[in-house]
Amino acid sequence: MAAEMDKEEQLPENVMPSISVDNLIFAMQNGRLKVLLVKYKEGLAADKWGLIGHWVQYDESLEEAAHRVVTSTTGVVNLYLDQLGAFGKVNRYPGRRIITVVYYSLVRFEEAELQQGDNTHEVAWFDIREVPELIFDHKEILNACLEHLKYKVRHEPIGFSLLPEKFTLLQLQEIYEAILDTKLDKPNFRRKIQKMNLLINCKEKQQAVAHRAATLYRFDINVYEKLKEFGFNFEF
Amino acid sequence: MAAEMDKEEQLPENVMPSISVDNLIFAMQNGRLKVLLVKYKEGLAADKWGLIGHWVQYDESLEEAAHRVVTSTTGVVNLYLDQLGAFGKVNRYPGRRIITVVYYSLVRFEEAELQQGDNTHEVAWFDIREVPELIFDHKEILNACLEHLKYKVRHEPIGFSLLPEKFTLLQLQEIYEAILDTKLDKPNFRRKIQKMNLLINCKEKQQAVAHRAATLYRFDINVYEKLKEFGFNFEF
DNA sequence: ACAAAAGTGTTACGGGTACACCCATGC
DNA sequence: GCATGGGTGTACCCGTAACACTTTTGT
Repeated sequence: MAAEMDKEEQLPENVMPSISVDNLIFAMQNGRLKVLLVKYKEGLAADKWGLIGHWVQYDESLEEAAHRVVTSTTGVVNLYLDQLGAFGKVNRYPGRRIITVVYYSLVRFEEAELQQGDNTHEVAWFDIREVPELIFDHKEILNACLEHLKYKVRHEPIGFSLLPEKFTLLQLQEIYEAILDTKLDKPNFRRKIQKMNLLINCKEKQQAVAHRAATLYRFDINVYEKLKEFGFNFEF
Repeated sequence: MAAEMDKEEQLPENVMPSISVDNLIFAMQNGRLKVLLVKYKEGLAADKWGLIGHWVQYDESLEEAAHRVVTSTTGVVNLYLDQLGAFGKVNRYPGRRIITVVYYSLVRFEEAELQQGDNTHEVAWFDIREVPELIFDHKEILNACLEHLKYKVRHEPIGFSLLPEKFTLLQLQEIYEAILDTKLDKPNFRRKIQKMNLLINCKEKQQAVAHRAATLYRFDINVYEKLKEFGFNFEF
């Protein structure tokens, strides 16, 4: 929620008055799924953690608004972005009726350079199992999104958006384990992924790891597009 | 889209100014999936077919608004209702910026008694493969919803919301065929459904049909609730 | 040597698929 | 008798699950 105003609300000139966009930005770090939260400076949400919200300008679509927020907060331009849905309980935002449209995005952790917004004084990644108390209905929104991600990750090859260009099969497996909140069998996982013909062997190995070096892979973007179009089955 | 005004817009007193709720109402008739459309009396959508839209009152949630619209149009109170998402391109509604939140619902055809709204002069069911030209971005919305239904029907037992209390297995199969837009193998379908323990044999037969009378079934609502909670797999 | 992760092989089970086939009813 | 849909049986295939096992690298 864009909740950066005090009670005498000062809306910017060119934004819609009763609609906000909230963003859930996810990334993988050390095998853990993280979500980006901000602490607001002032207003009803002052000094509390929440999702990254903003108002919608009259000259941008909802999706463009969401994209703008993600880019301005993380610097990332190449990302997966999708809508979770609209949240519109009567009293979800205290004192005023605001509908929020929620988007979630998946970014590569290494590419993200966190930037303070005008209305926030902290931005940080949180392990999804260790999020603090959140403002308004943001916890509910986060939970809905985590559920949705489970659903989504089985039907579209979106997990890849969280990985660097070259990655190991274990890294990929960890994403599925984190999102599905389960442990997967390594041999079976490898075979399943390989059979999709989605990965290209880089013919390179990891460097300087304290164990046998793993092969690095990257995606075959063509196959990726086809899978998105014709379906994808990733049930475990 | 609630598009029932002329250019000198006359919004009711207690509604949000730039948000509407649009509804996709589905039902099964004679083995065909139908969607409910209305023809508007006046305004930008005058004399054209579109989804059933309305404004959102300040004292009702988005879902309550959607529910109100469905009930006032069809008289149905017992229904499946879910959000499809928000649509918010800049020029989706001509002349003014309006975000619409779209809900879809599944009703029993026999229970629906269509009622004219204040702003419409026709309400009718259309076969989903034979929809006329629609106003604004409503065709896009319909297509998105049909896609979403395919997705949904495999993971939650929602197909049943389209059936009368007592139904035959063929009726159920026709729903899946219509939504998934495919032909299914009868013997396999029967076994798959039966094994879910979702159906209770009514120990009754169809009456007066020109072939061997089929057994009538109804749902086991308890199992239904459990499947909703713990997952449901209906891949074909 | 040991830990840690990469990677391969094998087997059993169950579900999905594709049919063939018989049954009941009305015209 | 024939068309229409109801309903059962079966055999094959393939994906999944479970788990044992070998390989490579760093400390």
